[in-house]
Amino acid sequence: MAIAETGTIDSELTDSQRERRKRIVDAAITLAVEGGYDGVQMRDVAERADVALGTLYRYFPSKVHLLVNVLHQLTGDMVDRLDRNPPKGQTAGARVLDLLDRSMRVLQREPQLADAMMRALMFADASAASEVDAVSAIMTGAITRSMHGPDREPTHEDHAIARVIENVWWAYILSWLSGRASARQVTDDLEAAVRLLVR
Amino acid sequence: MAIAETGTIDSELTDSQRERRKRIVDAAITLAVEGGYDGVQMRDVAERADVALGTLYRYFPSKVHLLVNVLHQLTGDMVDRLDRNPPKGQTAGARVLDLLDRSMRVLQREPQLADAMMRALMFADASAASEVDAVSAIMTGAITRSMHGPDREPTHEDHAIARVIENVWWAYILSWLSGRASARQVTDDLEAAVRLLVR
DNA sequence: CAGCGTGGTAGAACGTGTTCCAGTTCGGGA
DNA sequence: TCCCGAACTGGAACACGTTCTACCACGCTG
Repeated sequence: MAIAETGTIDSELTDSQRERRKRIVDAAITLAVEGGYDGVQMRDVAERADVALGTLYRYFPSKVHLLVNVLHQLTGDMVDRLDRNPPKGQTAGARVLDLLDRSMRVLQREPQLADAMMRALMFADASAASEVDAVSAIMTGAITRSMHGPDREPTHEDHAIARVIENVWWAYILSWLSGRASARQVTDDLEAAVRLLVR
Repeated sequence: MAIAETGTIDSELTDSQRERRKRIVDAAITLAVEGGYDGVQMRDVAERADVALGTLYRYFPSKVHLLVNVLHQLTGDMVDRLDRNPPKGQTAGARVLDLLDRSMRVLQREPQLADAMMRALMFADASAASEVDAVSAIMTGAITRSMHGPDREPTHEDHAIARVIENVWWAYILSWLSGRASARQVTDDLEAAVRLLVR
């Protein structure tokens, strides 16, 4: 999957620039895994990526952009894996739940990283709208595809349902990360929501 | 409606302390109306409220706590008004939509204030979980009450539906505030979501 | 009445996101 | 090959949330 990068088209970058950006993203992920949103400090990212602070800001105009980009990338990777190994289940609801459960497990494996990415996503303002939309589109697409077989064309209603599920998904993930719900509660609540939405 | 305050019970405060807290909240609202989340600067809040910075932090342990408290208070006020003048509509779905439309109009009247409160709500971490829960409970309650008449006891399913609607509500509000959707789109999307959820 | 503790004040200090600056390096065109 | 502009570098500077320090004022208690 080709990921559109912040402001610049991938093909317009030299190899060393692609290298630099990868180092930056990797550094951000490493720090996020260890310390969550607060653990990603721009000076540390720059140092780890072996890049000057100013350069870091040339590639990503803010911490939020950087972390939303990380989310974008990892969401894309995850959905790629899911497409190669599609959600299982007899009914549309079961497949959607399988998708959400697997995604939840991915996040649970690195809760601090999830914290960093989600806080950035939620805090993003208009200047990051397009990146946020991109993440949203990936997720909505995956949900839509899981609802029916890959053959049938999704209806307008399918899309509406998928978008509701997607938003509930983010909301519940956030409530888990901010300590208002356990992981168990989240999966249970998601199951209830999907049951209501996917008849 | 009595609002539980951050950490301290209302009745344990002297009059002058109640006064101070009110001045702080009012100052925060004024600044938020003008400049949104970024416009609420703690030094300015303190100055406007005629209170030392340290005192501000004694009353509200962080900017997020302060703004979530504002949201708590204003949400409570709005729901009080709604309870005195309940949502109209023949069906449960119509009443819920009336509730959400009216709430949306309140937010649209002061979009910058909405921005400040919502960013705080979304950015809140575990230390503000109880305040966030309180806001959530007010909203879920209002939605539940609007679904059936005030007489019938809400079922378990009613609550599940109300919680899904509530989360979709916040998500759509956020997408409006961060410029990813127009107010019109939000009301349309909410209508679609409610139609799906309230049969 | 004296003293004491709580809560208040003014303002310095600190940490981290972001911006700016002066100098250096690098890649592509004359 | 030489030169120019764009990109990069190290580091200072700035803004704002948060914390800390030193001191003051008030109401309660011995």
